Amino acid sequence: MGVGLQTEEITGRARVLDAAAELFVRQGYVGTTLRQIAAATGIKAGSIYHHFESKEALFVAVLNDGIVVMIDAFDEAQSSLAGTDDVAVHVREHVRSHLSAIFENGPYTTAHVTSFFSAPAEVRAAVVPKRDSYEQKWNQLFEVLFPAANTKELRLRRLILFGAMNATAEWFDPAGNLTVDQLATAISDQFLQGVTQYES
Amino acid sequence: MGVGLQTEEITGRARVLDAAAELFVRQGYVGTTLRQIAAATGIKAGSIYHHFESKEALFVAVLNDGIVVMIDAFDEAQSSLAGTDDVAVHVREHVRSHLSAIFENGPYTTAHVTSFFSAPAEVRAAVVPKRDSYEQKWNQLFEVLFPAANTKELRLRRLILFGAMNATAEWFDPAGNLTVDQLATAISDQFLQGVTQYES
DNA sequence: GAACCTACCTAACGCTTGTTAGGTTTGTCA
DNA sequence: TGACAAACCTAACAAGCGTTAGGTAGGTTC
Repeated sequence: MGVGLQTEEITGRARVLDAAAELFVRQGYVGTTLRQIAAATGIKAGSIYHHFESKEALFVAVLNDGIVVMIDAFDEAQSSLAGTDDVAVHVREHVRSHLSAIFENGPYTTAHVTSFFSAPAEVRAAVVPKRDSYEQKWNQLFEVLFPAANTKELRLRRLILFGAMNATAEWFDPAGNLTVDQLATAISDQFLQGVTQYES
Repeated sequence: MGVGLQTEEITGRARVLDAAAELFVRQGYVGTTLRQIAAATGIKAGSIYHHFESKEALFVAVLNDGIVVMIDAFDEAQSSLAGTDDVAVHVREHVRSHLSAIFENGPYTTAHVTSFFSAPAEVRAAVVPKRDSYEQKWNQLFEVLFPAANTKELRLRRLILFGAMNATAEWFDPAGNLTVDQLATAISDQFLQGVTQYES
């Protein structure tokens, strides 16, 4: 019927990838078995090898998709900010974009945040380049926003901010009282002005 | 020869615990095998069961020791601050104490920070009470230091700070250029005043 | 010196793991 | 109609897992 690849079908490969991402998030790399992934997809374990050459390759694919989502979100946020000079607006919008990628774009990004350091060394090595390029985008952003600070200082501030943002994957519930937008505002405010606003 | 338990011997049990903590940090709970722990201790896998009734119980023991270290460090910091009112000094000293526990008190605390969420549900449940009591200490501290803010707001600020502090376990190298003290100062400053000090 | 405990070892158990070889079904294309 | 490939299944493999039963060596206690 269809012309083929124009309207993208949910292929078997993509369904394996989806199931794998979700299980990797919940159970980590070693804690997730190919038989679990197969069962969640609706196929048998051996059939996974028709789409991926190994469990490691499957995990690399999940992690890479995760970073692609974040890089796209970053670029989109940057485009939407073309007309603004306000440092606070820039920071808040990029924090919101990072958190949205974690909480609203499926488990791919979350897998990256929670399971990266538990992965085998070869897996980490395969993902590091793309991961670095995302971090470089933030470094360059900070150098534009805070020209008075030196590079080392800004790298440290970025790592502190990343720690705060990525840790939210472990305690924040997007279905709870706080929305992702409010969380982004809180983290952004905290990052820019600190907590001394509350001193008596 | 000795009178027995007065000078604490490095018993077999403690050596198993040490090896286990280090391996859990590097490889996570599922990624670490009892045979690896046994080999690192210098005994055989089956012998571990003379000291611990299961792999889960061993992990619980490691995590519990980790929190005890942090609670002790917190109390010690609080005692040493008895004469001071300065909010910034209080924050910096407690941040330093938390980071010291991570980087200078062996792998027990680090295991807690990096491997807690990858543990089986039963393990987490067994450790949660002590973990909560540590977090409560911070909540109470914040309510004293920032009486103008409400409880919810302070909880959020604490979670942001915890995220930033605990994430350092994944990138900070205590043998590198920055000392733990300098890192503590940077995170404490960031927490209190934010980054706007660098605006042009 | 007999009884007993602690700290280990040996050797295996049942089970699960990632992976593979070979077969079957289904749909496309010439 | 026949060739072909994509997408799956079956059934097994070697290796490794947590765990256990039973044994041994050395020290302490009565």
